Amino acid sequence: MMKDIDCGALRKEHAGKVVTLSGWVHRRRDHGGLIFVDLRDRSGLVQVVFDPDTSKDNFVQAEKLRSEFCVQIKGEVSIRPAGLENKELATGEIEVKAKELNILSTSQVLPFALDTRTDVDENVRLRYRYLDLRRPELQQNFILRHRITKAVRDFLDQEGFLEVETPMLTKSTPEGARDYLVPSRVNPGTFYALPQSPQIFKQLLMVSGFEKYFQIAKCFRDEDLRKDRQPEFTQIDMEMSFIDTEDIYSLIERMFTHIFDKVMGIKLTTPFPRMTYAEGMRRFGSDKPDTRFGIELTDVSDLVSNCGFKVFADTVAKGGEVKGICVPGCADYTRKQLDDLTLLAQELGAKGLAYMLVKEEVKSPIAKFFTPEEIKALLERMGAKEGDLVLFVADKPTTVAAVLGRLRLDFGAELGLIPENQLNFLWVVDFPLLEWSEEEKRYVAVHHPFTSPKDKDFDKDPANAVAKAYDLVLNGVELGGGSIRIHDAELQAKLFSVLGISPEDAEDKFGFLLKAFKFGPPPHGGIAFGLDRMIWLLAGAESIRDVIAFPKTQKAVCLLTDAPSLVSEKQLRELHVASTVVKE
RNA sequence: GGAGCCGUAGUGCAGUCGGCUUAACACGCCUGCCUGUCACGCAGGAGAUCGCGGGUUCGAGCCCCGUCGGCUCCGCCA
Repeated sequence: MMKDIDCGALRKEHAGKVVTLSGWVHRRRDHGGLIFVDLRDRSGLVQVVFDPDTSKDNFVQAEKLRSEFCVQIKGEVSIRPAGLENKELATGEIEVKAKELNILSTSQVLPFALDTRTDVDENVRLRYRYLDLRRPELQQNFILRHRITKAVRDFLDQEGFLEVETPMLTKSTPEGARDYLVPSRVNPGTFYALPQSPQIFKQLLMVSGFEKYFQIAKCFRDEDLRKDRQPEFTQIDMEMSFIDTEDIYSLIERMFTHIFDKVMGIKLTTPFPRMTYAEGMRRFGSDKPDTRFGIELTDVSDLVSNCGFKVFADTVAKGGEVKGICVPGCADYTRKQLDDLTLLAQELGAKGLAYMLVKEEVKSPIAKFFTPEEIKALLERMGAKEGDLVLFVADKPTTVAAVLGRLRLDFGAELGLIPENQLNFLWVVDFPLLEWSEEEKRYVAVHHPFTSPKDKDFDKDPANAVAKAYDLVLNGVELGGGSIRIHDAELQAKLFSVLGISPEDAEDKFGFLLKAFKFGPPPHGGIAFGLDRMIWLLAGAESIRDVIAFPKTQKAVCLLTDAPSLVSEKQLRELHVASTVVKE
């Protein structure tokens, strides 16, 4: 090794020792007659002093040092003179008096500074990702990621889980996200798909009798990106036989207890609270409610069903609902602010947004449509007091939830109502099995088409069928979800039929799974967690890109390598693929 | 597929009202000075096709149209 100790590990106890360090020149302070260098390696920083009295040759060499030169330094650890300690630095009580300097490699001037003082354009950061990743705060994210992944492996190993790899080149499946496709050279005209998740394989492993499976699995979905979504991402994927929902809840609660204890020394309280999907939508307008603060949705449909305000009354008459949120202390909102809120509501699908500014009197464009008694009843129901702002949306339940759920989150953040250091885990349970797709004019699976209904006779009332599906939510972020699967070929066939998948299609797409289920499949179920999202949340990172070493932009481009890129005609010919894009 | 915001030295930004000159400032960089700094200091210097293309105008970093890229959001993401 070209170093015998890490920079960040040096302490008073090492005083007098001669050590060899290797790292990068983090900063250089040249006083002419004395040069200070902050030497950085993964462990941290230590101050190195070059003094011509110690070695004239070294000193001359040290004058050449620049930012990010990679160097090896041999020197004596010494206690800093009194009054010259640096409390900001873990190694601030000591410094290293350089005896030998070996410049391992030089560096061009960096395209951007590695400090945190300035937010460098992400474009530039991603193009020079290897430099970006030198920044200690980014490295911390990856150290956290490593430790969490290790804690997961240790825990699941101890619980008797087997880590099994499943194929990356697999079969395209209908339902779900768009697939990334890989053309087959050997089989002209056919394509593999990269897995959206190892779903079917892990179920097959249950048929194989593995009983407890897990995998830290790469997954791929060709959908548009968000700040918490990348085209390729990692899941902690698991599946178990001979279990039901309670077994999953308990296992996962123990797993998170283990992770938080081992990695962060935080003791979690279990069991985690549970909430049905229906309740989440009703109270928070979300299937992943952030329960750390209030501003819950309140239904006032019954109070306005006969009121003079046609928009409200008609909505209720047509089977819609009128709900509101009470925003504390915002009665002084300006016309502009209210207009912006209305605009946001409209972008989310609402026709409008009604408001009441609760001052000595209620100021509202719709006040004139209500009797004083009705207004009093509304405010009372909303729990509004003087100084509050009350917002109403009248629409179909999904729109009301979308708009008020979003406004609630925005206000929570803007008004600082969200306690930063609170960890609110929440099981969201009893998801609907199916939802009607207007686009496809058929039912589609809310979770996936292998999810077990709670009731075998779900087909009698598909719209209201409840699934044995669950999500784990932390502070309003969906960490992961899963379900108990169907292990009965007949029940599976029935679900396919309700989904409008013909027996022929089912045979073509999932025939192998249906066949496998004819050979004594065990009852089974599982869950998968988005590892990147988990680290993102726990690291408090700005974007999910900050916990992925080489992430892609919103257009799914890797700015470092310039992927995706054109390939040669020869490659395309070999793959029996022709591009339909017309060249310039 | 749609909406919004952004794009000016290596980096972060000012310039927003079309005409203040040589496009300002800070950090970084280069040169010189400096033996106790730690975001070292001091003096000087270099560095900008104002993302790209077109248009309006006597005149465009600034206005208009298009385009490319980045970010955020909606749709999408079983």
